[in-house]
Amino acid sequence: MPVPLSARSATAASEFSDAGRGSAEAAVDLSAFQAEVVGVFVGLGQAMGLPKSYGEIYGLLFASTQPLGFNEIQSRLGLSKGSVSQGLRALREIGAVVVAGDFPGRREGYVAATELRPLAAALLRGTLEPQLVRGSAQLKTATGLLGEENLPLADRRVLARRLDKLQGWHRKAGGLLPWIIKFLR
Amino acid sequence: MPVPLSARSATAASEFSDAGRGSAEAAVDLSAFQAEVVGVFVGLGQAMGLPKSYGEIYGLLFASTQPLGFNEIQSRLGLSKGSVSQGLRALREIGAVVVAGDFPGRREGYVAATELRPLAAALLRGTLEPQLVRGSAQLKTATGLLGEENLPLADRRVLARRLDKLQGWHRKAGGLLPWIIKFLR
DNA sequence: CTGGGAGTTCAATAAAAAATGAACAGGAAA
DNA sequence: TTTCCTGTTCATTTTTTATTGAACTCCCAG
Repeated sequence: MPVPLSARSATAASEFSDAGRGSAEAAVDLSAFQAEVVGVFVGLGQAMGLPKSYGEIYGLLFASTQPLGFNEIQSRLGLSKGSVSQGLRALREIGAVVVAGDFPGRREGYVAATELRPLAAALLRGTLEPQLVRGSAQLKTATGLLGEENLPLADRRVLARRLDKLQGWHRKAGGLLPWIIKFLR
Repeated sequence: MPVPLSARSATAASEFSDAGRGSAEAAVDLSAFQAEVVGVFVGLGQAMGLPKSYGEIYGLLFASTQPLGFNEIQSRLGLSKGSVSQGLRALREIGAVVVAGDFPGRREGYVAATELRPLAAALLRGTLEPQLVRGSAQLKTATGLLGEENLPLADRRVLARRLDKLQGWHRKAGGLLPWIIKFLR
């Protein structure tokens, strides 16, 4: 079967429950609204192969009007420091999250970039594009190898045509990307 | 580092160079040409979240002019019967592989469907579309929940606008799919 | 029928990916 | 400088996903 996906039901949320645990247990300090939005982004993220925690972090920020600090993110989502740190870094790298204002101490506040277009662009660039590039190179190699193969002419012809078609597809898909990105305004 | 996602190195799976990994006695029954084509499809498949074995099977068939039997597929790729069986089934379900002619006994021959368009369509339908549908439903729920949330008016406004934008994005992406599929001729 | 091989199923296992948390930088305030 | 606190790194653990293989089903040949 194709890509599986966990069906998340939005669990309700109690406002302030276990804020002080040594290590959080999947705790949810989220409002029902926030939980639902987080669910949306977890799903979207998984569809693009991103870890669940990334989707959670982005979703929480997306559902917040104020900048959130590292701690707040961690405790509300019940994630480990490591996950939050890595998640924030990755999200900042693709421009999905942005630093917005300093808190006292060495702390910073984070905000979701809600402009979807550059975000989609970055994701596609990071996932599809590399594969297209790699694939094109491999196809060129394969075309070369086909020449060295000792095959009946008819077979060679058939295979050469298949490779051509695939190459065309790659080219087209490559050309399509910028267009798609532009379309998602 | 960057966005994770499956980015297998898939470097030229040269013929005999894989004396490494203890696991699979992987596929050494392939010509250099076949190995390279298999690599292309393993990569493409992984980019869409398909198991490696699916890509291998499809790739092998794509690189063959004759129908291949179950056994041939299994032994050339060095996969288990189970993997081949499941892989073939999934590939047939999305129309990527087709039964082509019977061999003696209970055996059948398999061929790759080389028409890329319906194939891409099936894959997108199976992966992105369900997520878009689910996401839309969740967004509707979220919009409802936002109403019940006790928030300053300004905040509620901001969030409502964000949800709207996201919903628009979903709609647009949904509308885009058929178009993309049509474009990949 | 019935014997045997082709392919399927699915619980068990292995492999891959993500999350965790303890050790570690490094800055700010004192 | 020293202390304290925030966030990072990365080896380890947990979770998820893919693969295997043995038990099974089914069908054709004999």
